[in-house]
Amino acid sequence: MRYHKVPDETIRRLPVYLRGLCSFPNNGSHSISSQQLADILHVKSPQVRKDLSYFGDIGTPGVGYDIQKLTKHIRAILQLNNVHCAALVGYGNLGAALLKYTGFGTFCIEINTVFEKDPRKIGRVVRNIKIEEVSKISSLSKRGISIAILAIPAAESQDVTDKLVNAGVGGILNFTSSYLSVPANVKVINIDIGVSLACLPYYLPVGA
Amino acid sequence: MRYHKVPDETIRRLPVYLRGLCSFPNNGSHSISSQQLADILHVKSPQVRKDLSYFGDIGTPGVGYDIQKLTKHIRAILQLNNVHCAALVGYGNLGAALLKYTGFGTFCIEINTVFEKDPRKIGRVVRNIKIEEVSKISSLSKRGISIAILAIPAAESQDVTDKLVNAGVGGILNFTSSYLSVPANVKVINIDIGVSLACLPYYLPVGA
DNA sequence: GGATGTGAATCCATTCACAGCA
DNA sequence: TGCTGTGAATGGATTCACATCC
Repeated sequence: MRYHKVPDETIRRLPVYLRGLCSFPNNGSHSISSQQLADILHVKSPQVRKDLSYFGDIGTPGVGYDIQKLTKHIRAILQLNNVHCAALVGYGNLGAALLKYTGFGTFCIEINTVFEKDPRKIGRVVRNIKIEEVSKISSLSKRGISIAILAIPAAESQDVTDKLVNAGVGGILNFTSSYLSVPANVKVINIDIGVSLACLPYYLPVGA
Repeated sequence: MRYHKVPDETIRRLPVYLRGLCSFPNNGSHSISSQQLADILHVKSPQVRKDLSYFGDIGTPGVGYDIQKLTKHIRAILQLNNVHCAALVGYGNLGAALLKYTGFGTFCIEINTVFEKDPRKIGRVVRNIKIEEVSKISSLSKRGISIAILAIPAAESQDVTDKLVNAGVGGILNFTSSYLSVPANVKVINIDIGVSLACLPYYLPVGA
């Protein structure tokens, strides 16, 4: 394998592969082929092979990928081998739903800290987590938390982002509708629910 | 302008442009340049021009784009000129949050129907909407609803999707973690919160 | 035989550079 | 002069086709 920059799209698919591996029926075989994995996930098999090839020779020609080994390998690439704690900022409708969301556990990510601006919510305990005021964000570095989930109104998003970055946060999942300015070493992933929904009517038959 | 297939990415940016236009400070000028719009949204100006050029000559050389006209034009392209009603399927944590979400109004999309499986929730009225049982999905065509938001467990997603498609739904916003099989004339947009979050640790400094 | 890993080819999207118009 | 609209150039990602290895 030569050096190649790993495409962002490849990284985005790795968690999907991980879920595919988990859901692969244990039929006694220890290995899975790129074709089998591709079929489960509705992608193309060369895609799977190329994605995995960026990280060395993981598979065995003529056989496929050892399921256990591949699972461990992908977790290692994504740094999902040890549990990551994440801070949720904003305990509104969406924030509360995210806190209860069960889809993170598969990936060893756990929300264990919540910040809010509204004084009426501060101090409340939900799921064993005490809601703290936003000014406490600065303590994140001490607590070793480097991932944040932003679920607050757009108006305050850059302000809070600056606080997060100052506290050493390196990854932000942004549910806000605004663009966040961050230094190059901080990664932002945007989920813009409004925009996604607004695209759908375009694809409807005219007049629908 | 010659014929060109409009890239999906262009469509995805149009709602973003729309929001940018709304937030553009009214400084007396009736027009906005591709550069100004690009600056607000942190994209490149040739991108804005190319995106808009797919839909004809909307701007005026030497001047820019008439704000009112451009807004109307984008809304027309996206079919956002008349209000779209959408059905929410799944009134769990996420579903409830989405129902209260205020970010759709900007785009003239309104959730006015809710389906649930859990009998304890059926019949409850939230925000003037009576929660109905999933079997009632078949009535969507009669009600002229062609957009659905899927916020249910993955296991049931394909089943419910089939019901939606049969009821004439043409666009689905899928918060489920599974791939949905749909006919070619139905558009699915996926939001996979777990996967998005699972990507972040990869970008953190090693060991963080 | 059967599957991987990968250069080459293709496809798609972004960016550039500039002709043309107000 | 200033800004749009767009062919051409670039860059990135997917797909193909096949050499290679178990």
